[in-house]
Amino acid sequence: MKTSRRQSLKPRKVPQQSRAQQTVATILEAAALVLEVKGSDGLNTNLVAQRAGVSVGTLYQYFPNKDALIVALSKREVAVFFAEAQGALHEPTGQSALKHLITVSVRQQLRRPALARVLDFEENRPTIARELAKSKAAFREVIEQILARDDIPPQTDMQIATDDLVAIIRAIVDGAGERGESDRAGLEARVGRALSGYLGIVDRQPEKPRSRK
Amino acid sequence: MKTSRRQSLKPRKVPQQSRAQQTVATILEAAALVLEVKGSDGLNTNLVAQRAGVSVGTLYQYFPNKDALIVALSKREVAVFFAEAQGALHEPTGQSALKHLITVSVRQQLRRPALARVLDFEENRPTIARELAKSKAAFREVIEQILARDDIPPQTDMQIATDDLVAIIRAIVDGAGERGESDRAGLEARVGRALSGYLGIVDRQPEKPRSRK
Amino acid sequence: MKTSRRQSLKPRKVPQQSRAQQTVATILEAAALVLEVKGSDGLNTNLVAQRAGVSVGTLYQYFPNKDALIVALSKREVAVFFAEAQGALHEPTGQSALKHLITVSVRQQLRRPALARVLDFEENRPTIARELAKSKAAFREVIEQILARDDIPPQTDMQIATDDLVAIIRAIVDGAGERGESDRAGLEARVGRALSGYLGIVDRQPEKPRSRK
Amino acid sequence: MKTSRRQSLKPRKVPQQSRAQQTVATILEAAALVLEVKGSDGLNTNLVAQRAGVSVGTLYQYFPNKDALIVALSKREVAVFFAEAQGALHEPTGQSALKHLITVSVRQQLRRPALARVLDFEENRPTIARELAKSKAAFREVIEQILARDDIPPQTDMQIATDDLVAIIRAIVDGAGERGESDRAGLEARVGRALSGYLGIVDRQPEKPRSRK
DNA sequence: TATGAATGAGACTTCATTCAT
DNA sequence: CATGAATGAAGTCTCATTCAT
Repeated sequence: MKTSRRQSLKPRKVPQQSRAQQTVATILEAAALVLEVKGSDGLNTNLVAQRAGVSVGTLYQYFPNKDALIVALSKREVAVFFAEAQGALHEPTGQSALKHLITVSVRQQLRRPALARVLDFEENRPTIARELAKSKAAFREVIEQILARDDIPPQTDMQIATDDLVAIIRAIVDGAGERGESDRAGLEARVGRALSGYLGIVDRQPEKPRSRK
Repeated sequence: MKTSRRQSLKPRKVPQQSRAQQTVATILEAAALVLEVKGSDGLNTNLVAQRAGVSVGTLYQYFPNKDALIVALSKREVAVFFAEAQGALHEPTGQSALKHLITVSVRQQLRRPALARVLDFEENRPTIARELAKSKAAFREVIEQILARDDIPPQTDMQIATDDLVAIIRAIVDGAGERGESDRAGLEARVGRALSGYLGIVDRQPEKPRSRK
Repeated sequence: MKTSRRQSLKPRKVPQQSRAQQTVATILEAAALVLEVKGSDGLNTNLVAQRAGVSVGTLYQYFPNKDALIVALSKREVAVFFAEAQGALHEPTGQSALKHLITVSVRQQLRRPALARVLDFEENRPTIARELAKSKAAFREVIEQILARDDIPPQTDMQIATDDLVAIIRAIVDGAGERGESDRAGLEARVGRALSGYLGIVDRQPEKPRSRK
Repeated sequence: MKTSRRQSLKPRKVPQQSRAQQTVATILEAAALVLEVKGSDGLNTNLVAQRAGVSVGTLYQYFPNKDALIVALSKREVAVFFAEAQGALHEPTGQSALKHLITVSVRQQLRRPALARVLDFEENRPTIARELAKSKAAFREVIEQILARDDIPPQTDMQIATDDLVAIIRAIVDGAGERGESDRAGLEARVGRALSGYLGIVDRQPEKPRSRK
């Protein structure tokens, strides 16, 4: 079977002993590694198990199927990301919040660029997307709040603007990852320009205070 | 065998009789259809052959392996795109050329959004990417020429700017395709803003002549 | 996966070349053999393929899954049975028709007793039963016609009587098969007595009306 | 390993503390439940343990392997049955004893029809059959004693007659169970007719000698 | 003894590719 | 050249059973 039967993609059992928790973490990390090294196509449960140093059976004890592995991995990443991104809400202005968001995004995406790229792709597969909807929604919530600030021009369609924002960030940063760039500052600047342009933010450092309407 | 052995991904023989050309086209279109409907995972040589109304054997007569199918498909799309994009070079200014490029990109991507998205992904797989390098280079050439125009601020790294441009366009338009958007004008505008911002192009139509330094 | 996803259990493709038809027959016979020797639990697609001297792939070319194999096998048996059983309809009386039916049943069941027993069981599994419903209905039709004859006492519930008849025949003959009996005549007599009793048929050959104490 | 290595199928230890006995009973009942709901294929030691609210380890503490579970279950059922069936021996005549036996059988089989059917099947698997031989023998003993009574026509082969009797009863009652019948009296009558016919018992209560048309 | 984590053989199924006709 | 039958490696997943705690 190519793809798993429609099943809960949620973890199959909650590990109760600490040994098990460790196992789950190990498996997840092994999956991440495999994805990084071999890409989506190279991901296979036997390999993951082997890399994790456990048997396939063990893997399936915690993940009902292959997709559940990806879902769990994505959630793991999103969780970290989300936590960091929330910091943006404490920024004084929309623009600084945006900057914060960019910084965080870039950092996140460059931490493990290959993994990030692969997950970006996997997350678009319907099966996975469905499962991640909630996590993603929370994340978008943050962005919407940023876009609602006074110093950000109002957007015609909030939903779309949010999507576009995320897409642009990813596009540029994924590309950088692929190229092996590591100049975080330059990267942030580029993303910043694109987003500012998109949102209609002019003059990040207004030389002359009265230029604003 | 799951994945093809490294082999030439070029069409196995250049069909010279028109019947053969027709066959190739049919197969390619069948592949496109399958990709659109079932995504990357659903692509399968037997299925493509069936949908094309030929036998697998025939398919392999023209394509040495599955990847060659994707490569050919990508080239087909890139070729169309490239032809249209070249029109940009005749535009008087860099900005109008950019606009042209955007229009063309959006049109191209929205013609068959699902296919475009899938191909975008496939094209990133190393095996495929290698094969497409040349076609892509030609395309990038066009963009670089646009960016070199006077009315476009000079970019630190041409190569990167080009990549980013393409990435941004794709990101936004793919998203639109996924959402099922069809407002081409609005979409072009959004892309335009992002690119302008990225490139540092200011104020395309300055409402008030004196607000600017 | 233990049991196959709900899928058509019908043959996957109709073999078009005679080579393929031969293959299908070979596979089916191999399956029969395996069932006879190893029972339901021992049936496994790899083994069947191996015994048939083909690859698993070939098996799956014609049978979408394991159950389809059983269904096909059952249909094969039922078809033969049905053809023979229909002869009963030409019998002059209900009782002779019944006798015919018994003869045929016994012969059928004793031809390959082990196979018959295993199939009897498999046919009760819902997945299989559903698929066989039609074939079975035709068969029951025959029995109902027999039971409707004048010389057979009317039954309260035709449907139930039919089921019971079939069940009794099977029960006795399967047991005989298990024991390795081969005395067809004796077996038929036993079945005949049970059925006559069940149906309320008295005195098959009343020699002398007062001969009974 | 799919199937258990040949091992003693007897309960691993005879539980002597009542807590242990309780555990065994719980496990057994869980197994019965699973069999009823999911059939033979659905039986699985992990599931049984879970349903029983104990760990697999515990299950294996009392049952050396999966088959032992089935054997124990069968024995449990047979024991009850046997006890009730023995009542038949106190009946004055063979025919009334037979009637008793039928009543008991029907009741037994209809108590948990699904379970009864599944067990009937399982009991035929060689591994299980071997283990149950003794229990079954005792049961058959009872039947043979009934058949030996004066008012039952002598049977050619006692052994076979016994088997056939049991088989007929089961066949009819299992069918009834499958259909969801609950008319115990009607069912008993049907079984009675079949058995009488089989055994050659005539005219149970000849009401009026000339009642036949 | 109980627990439940871990094991791994083995079953099912798919699909890229080859090859006889 | 076309056909479509055949191949079989490889991947997914299950479950009986063992074993460390």
